[in-house]
Amino acid sequence: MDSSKSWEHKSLLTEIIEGMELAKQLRLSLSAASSSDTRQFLVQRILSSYEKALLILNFSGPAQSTAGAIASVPESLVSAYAGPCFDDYNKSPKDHQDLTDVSKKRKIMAKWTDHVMRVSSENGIEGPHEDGHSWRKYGQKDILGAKHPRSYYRCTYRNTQSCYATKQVQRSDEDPTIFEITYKGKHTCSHGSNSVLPPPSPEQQEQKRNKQNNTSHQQQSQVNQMSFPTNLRVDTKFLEDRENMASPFSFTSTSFGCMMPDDAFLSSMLDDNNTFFDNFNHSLLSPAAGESNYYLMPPSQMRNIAGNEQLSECGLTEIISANNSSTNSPIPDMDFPLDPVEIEPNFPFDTTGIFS
DNA sequence: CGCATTTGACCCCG
DNA sequence: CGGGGTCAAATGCG
Repeated sequence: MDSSKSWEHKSLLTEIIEGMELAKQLRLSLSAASSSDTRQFLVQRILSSYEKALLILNFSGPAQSTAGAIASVPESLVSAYAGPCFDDYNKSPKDHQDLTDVSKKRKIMAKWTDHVMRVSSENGIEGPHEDGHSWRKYGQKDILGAKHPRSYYRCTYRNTQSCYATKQVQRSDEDPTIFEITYKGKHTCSHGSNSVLPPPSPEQQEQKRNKQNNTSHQQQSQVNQMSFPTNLRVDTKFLEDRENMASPFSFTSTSFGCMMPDDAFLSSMLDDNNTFFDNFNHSLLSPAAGESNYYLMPPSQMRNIAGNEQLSECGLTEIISANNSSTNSPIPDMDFPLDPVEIEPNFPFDTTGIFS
């Protein structure tokens, strides 16, 4: 399918651009007296970016060399993760009796791809994160060592459309304004970006509950989305399964969103294990993400990018609020409280060129 | 009344 | 055995 080829191209472009931007940042960081951690982090991200570009290049070709290249990437920072993907579903339930009381058993959910992003909200106002999908909370857990409980969400249309996307939301320990959102799986439902904005995301509501006074001061700034906030605090982590990376990229755009569950499944797997979509998940950066300050890329625009219908479908646009207020330093100290392990950034940064 | 959230119990895995 | 993820009854809300 040539559309997928087009994706590869765009993704490649994105990765390269990203690498460039990161390199610039590193340069900045070098001239400023920033911590070596920061630099290392940047280096890591640059490496990751190119690594992904390599992956993309090899996507339709032999994947071995790519794997080798990745293996050669020094740090453990690179996520060399091969998730328990397909076989989690295929593996025969070792005890059939489980099938009978499946209800109680924990579903053997494949841990497709994790896509972790940390979303910070200014002063803890509102949840800045709206990904264009509606989520339904199905659980909450106190996590050992974490101050705040973790919330579990799944796609509202899980049953109706076999959309197995889930996400976890957890408030950061040190900085309660930061939310760590872990996505698992991709949406196969068709309720994403076609429509307007969905109802407020659950975590947003949660935040509202927690602090429901300051909803007033959110300046509707007309987002200069493309300006790169140096102190943006968004980390993304991709856990890619290289095997799946090498697998054929075969779903059709037309069947997307209305395919049979199995197909949806497969396609979501494939989808999850490459970064194509994520590359188009453009992070729109809102300096002051107020409650209603969500900026979605119009589907049409998304389609332009991808040259494919599917994009609009999956074009969940991730809106990230810059953490301008909480990290006031002009120098990107980066402030990555995250353990740098396994962080695979995906910063679409300035992709203006692609859009225009 | 239907849908979403809450919350304690349940289950799996390390 | 404990932690993390999920289920599902109870509850809340529009």
